[in-house]
Amino acid sequence: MDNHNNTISISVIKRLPRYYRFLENLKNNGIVRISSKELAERMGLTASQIRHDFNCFGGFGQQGYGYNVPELYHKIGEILCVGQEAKTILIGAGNLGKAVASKIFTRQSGFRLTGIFDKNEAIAGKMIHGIPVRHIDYLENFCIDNHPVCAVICIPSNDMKELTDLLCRLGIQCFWNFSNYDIALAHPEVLVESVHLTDSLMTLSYLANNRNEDEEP
Amino acid sequence: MDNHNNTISISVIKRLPRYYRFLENLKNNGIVRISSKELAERMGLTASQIRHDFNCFGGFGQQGYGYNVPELYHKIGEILCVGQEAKTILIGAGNLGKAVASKIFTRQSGFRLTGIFDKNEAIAGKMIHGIPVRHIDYLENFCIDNHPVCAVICIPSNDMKELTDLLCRLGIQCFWNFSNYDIALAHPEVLVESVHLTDSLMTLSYLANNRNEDEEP
DNA sequence: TAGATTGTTAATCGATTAACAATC
DNA sequence: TAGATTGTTAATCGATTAACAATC
Repeated sequence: MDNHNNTISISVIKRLPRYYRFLENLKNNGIVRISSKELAERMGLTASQIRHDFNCFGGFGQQGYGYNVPELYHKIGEILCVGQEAKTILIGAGNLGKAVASKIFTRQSGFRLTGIFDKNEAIAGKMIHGIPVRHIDYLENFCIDNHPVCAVICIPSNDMKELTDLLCRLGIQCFWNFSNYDIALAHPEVLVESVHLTDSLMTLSYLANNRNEDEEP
Repeated sequence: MDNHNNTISISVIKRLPRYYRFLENLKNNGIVRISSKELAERMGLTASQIRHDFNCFGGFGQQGYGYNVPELYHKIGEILCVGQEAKTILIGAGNLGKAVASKIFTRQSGFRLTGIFDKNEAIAGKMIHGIPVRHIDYLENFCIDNHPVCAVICIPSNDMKELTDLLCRLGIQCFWNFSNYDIALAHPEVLVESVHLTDSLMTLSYLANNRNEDEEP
């Protein structure tokens, strides 16, 4: 019955948030029931993959009927632990930091922003989403007092080695990394999810300049 | 000899920008020569994969020697078309838009930012990296006059359907998409590279909350 | 020349898709 | 019951790794 949970690959996990978004949308449109076939059409996937993916986590559907949208939405939310409020700090309160803060600040993101730090004296004291920006010098004491577990990195790569060494020493266990510094190579013991904006843009550059060749047989 | 260029998969392409960054770093540190073995150690990959990847594009190395760093850096830059200056417009000049603009504005990104648009009247006329923010009402005429080929989307998903229909009609051929609207589903004829920030954060949430199970045999 | 390291093919591994029995 | 659709296994496809001959 419950031989699930033993084959969850990273590729499946990376698809879960997209399922979650699509199901939220269906739910908001009052759709209660959906088959893997119809969901596949809407998402541009195969029905087979959808059933395979969902089945990693348990029997979410019902033969002859399909899937109950609100229930499936809820279940995937649970799998993603969106209800968690992991204590999170943000390093770097520039444009990127502010943009990213609003994503973390959303309810049901799985994280709760508790501190914001920047090395720029001029913005220390300003408020972002009701949280004061502190000077980076206060980072160590803040962590000792508040025990955040996740750090969001929105600064350039230059000073990253010292900063990550410090953060790991202070008990940070996972990183949402927007810098190009390779945290995972230096600290294999922590969890790192990186968003490499320039890499994404360069991939687009390659693809944009090689569209014709790609279409040949 | 040149039976290359026939097996370039998307997974290889997605690794190229990271190679490019690592090689730039090596070059800046005055390193002229590197073997696949040493590069593999530095990047956390296998030597086999590195040779396989580079070989998709041609014989970049030399048996018994390895790879010439500045040369390989240059070659990968060419493959990624970093020297191109594809005319690009930015839609949405909030924090995210401003952060992203600075990435596009970098020399050698493959793109050149020529116009910025926002629906907020208050910020129309302000300058970002020397480019004036225009009200979104001027988008259509701007495109007719200037023929941008790429659009960067930094607005919420709400009004995306009309906007992307318009942009595609005006000749936009590729999108760097930060919204959750699924451009590729609606317009399969254009190229879309999406950065889904909330998806990335949710993936981190899953992984952060399932670290112990993952380590079991 | 001997040693090193690539280029390239073959073997392995993993992910996706197809098929169909189970069952609602 | 008959029809629909899942859960699940097997087949296929693609990507990574291993191996080694080619060659600098």
